[in-house]
Amino acid sequence: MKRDVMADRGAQNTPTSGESLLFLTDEQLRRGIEAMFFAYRGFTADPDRILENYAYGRAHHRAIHFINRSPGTTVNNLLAILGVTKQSLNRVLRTLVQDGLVDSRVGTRDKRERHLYLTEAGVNLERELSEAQRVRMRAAYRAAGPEAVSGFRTVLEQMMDPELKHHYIATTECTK
Amino acid sequence: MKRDVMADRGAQNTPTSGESLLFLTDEQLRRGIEAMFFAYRGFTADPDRILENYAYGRAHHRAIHFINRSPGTTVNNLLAILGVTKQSLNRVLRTLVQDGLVDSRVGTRDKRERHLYLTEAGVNLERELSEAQRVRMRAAYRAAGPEAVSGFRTVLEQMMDPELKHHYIATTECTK
DNA sequence: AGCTTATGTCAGCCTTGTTGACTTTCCAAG
DNA sequence: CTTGGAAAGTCAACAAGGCTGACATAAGCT
Repeated sequence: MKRDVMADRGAQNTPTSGESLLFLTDEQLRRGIEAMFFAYRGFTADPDRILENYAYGRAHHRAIHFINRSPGTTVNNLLAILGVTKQSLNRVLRTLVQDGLVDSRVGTRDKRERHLYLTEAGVNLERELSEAQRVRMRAAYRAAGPEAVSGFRTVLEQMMDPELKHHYIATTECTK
Repeated sequence: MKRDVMADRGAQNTPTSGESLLFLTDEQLRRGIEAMFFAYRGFTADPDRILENYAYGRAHHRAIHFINRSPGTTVNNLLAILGVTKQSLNRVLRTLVQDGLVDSRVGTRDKRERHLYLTEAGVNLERELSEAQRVRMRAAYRAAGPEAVSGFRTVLEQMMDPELKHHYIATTECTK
């Protein structure tokens, strides 16, 4: 029983590697998997607490974040980034517009499109949320140091789905 | 108002640092935040696809993972790790026991406790799920290299809630 | 004997995801 | 100019998986 597990642990290192790839053992990978799990919990904990006061959820936070990141983005663009259905996103956007946090303006060039902007109230909530998140991220970065941060981002980028990666990359590459 | 944002961006580097803390700019932090968002999506994508075939969700995956990690764990211990209510966990465990993936045995020392074990079928599903996740993690690790992996784990550990961190640490420290 | 703990369960609610069907608006190609 | 299709919005229904509150049972502890 227990020995099966240990057998797995011992057999995963294919003979292709000598011993320089100890960081690729199944045990190391499992540690990484759990690190992602626990860290993501911490990562979302602060915004979640704040959102409770506004009767909003993570879905609202995501919308607010990406509208703030690229003001004037269209609904379709947001759909591609968030990877949810338009019905799901629309429900969130509707409440945000109703509550006066998001401004939805009909496109000038293509009037079918709606361009999304944060209102002043929206900007305020975005700042409250992202500042809480930045506080934690800043503490983690500071404690870990620049080299660790570089490695952190490198691994995370490798973990992204290639089709979704450009949403992350595009942020600083092309201002467009 | 808008100037506050710019003021923030400019002022976030406290004078305590000269210029060695460029990795702590708000822009760098935002990149880190989005990296977490997109990477977590990739991180869960493969298991999610597999779970659809079994009509299970992420909640089942989490339970299976941690029961596999520490066989014989109690319900209360699992509750502490997962951070959900017992009703929520119980709903998941019930289906897993009914479906013959998890074995729930009354404790010998304390008969109030239930000790949880994966059945053979449970082990098989766990392996299918974790192998998919390991494939992605392994690829990311391999592409990023050992130093990056070290930094990755360091930052993630810093990001965890201190009260939850021991669930991660305890994994390899004490076999108990 | 009585309090506490561990677990399970029922009922109901919320958020956030899904699908399917339908409408309106409007660009663009025939 | 008309029509096809894309973009967006809406309604309805449903499911997963969180939550709370209340309650039951069994078992350990004092």
